[in-house]
Amino acid sequence: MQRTTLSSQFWQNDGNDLLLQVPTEFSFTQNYDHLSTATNESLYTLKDGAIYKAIAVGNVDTVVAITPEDAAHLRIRWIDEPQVQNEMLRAGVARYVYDWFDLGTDLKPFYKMAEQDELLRQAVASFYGLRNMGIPDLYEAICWGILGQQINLSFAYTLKRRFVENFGRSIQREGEEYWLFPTAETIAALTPEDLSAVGMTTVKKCEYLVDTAKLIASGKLSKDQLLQTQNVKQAEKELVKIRGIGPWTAHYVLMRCLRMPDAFPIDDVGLHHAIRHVLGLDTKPSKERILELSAGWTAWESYATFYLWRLLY
DNA sequence: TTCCAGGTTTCCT
DNA sequence: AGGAAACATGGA
Repeated sequence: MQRTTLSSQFWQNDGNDLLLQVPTEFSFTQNYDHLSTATNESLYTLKDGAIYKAIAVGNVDTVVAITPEDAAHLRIRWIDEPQVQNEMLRAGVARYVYDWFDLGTDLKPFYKMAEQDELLRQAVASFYGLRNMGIPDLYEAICWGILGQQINLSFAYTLKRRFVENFGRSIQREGEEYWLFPTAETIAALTPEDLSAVGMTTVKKCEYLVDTAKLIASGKLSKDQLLQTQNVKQAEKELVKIRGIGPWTAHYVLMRCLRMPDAFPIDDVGLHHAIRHVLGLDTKPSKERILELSAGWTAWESYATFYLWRLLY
């Protein structure tokens, strides 16, 4: 897996703010617009062109606003914290945003490939500069996958909000409340019955959320462990051992959290709809057809999927 | 009312 | 290995 090494130069202080370098193939507007398509999102707020988000770094919870600075930088401003002198916190926030926006991936090869691809041509032209906005926290990524199984996306956001507001923590800043996703440690201490207030579609999902929380809290499952696997196939094999995680959720997590470029949730119904839409089909494409159509996406399956999803909003 | 939704498990041949 | 049924709520 080729990833740009995170140099210590990728961010700098500007007074109390941070300036974060972004690659050439980056559009703040495209990413902001993508975030705005989420219905009933509980983990960030969009207001007047800025992205507000609570971020946990170690034991510290903090809230920042992210805005475009110039073609090569983002500005990260703290909310209600005029003097942030904790260097670990500053670096941690910079690292989180870098990861969230997937700033380490060079999209030039993807765009070059996509221009020749009948499925992707339209999407990359429409959304140039859009990044695979990720889910850096492993437990959050797995929960979001499990919550979203076999239900419509709008209801999935409702379930996430209930889960977050029942079991997460919140910070008050300038009269607003900002929520952080529940930690694996918090949920590991609960029983499936404790999660009943969330109103999950199946009782099993509550078990899955508690079981995976225990795996992560105990150190038996981690991003490091998954990154040490040889390839996507091996990482998928590790993940589907876990009850509640099938091929779709495994690839979804590898794509949004582990950032594996060739993760490919091929069973995703949204992907099927997007392909049907682009090709003007009457019915959803077969798996065989999708494999044919995606043959040229090698090592870019995750970005191809992300861009096709974007067509649906 | 019926169908489908960012699927997975379990139970069958 | 591969297929069918059960799961279960909410929106169109």
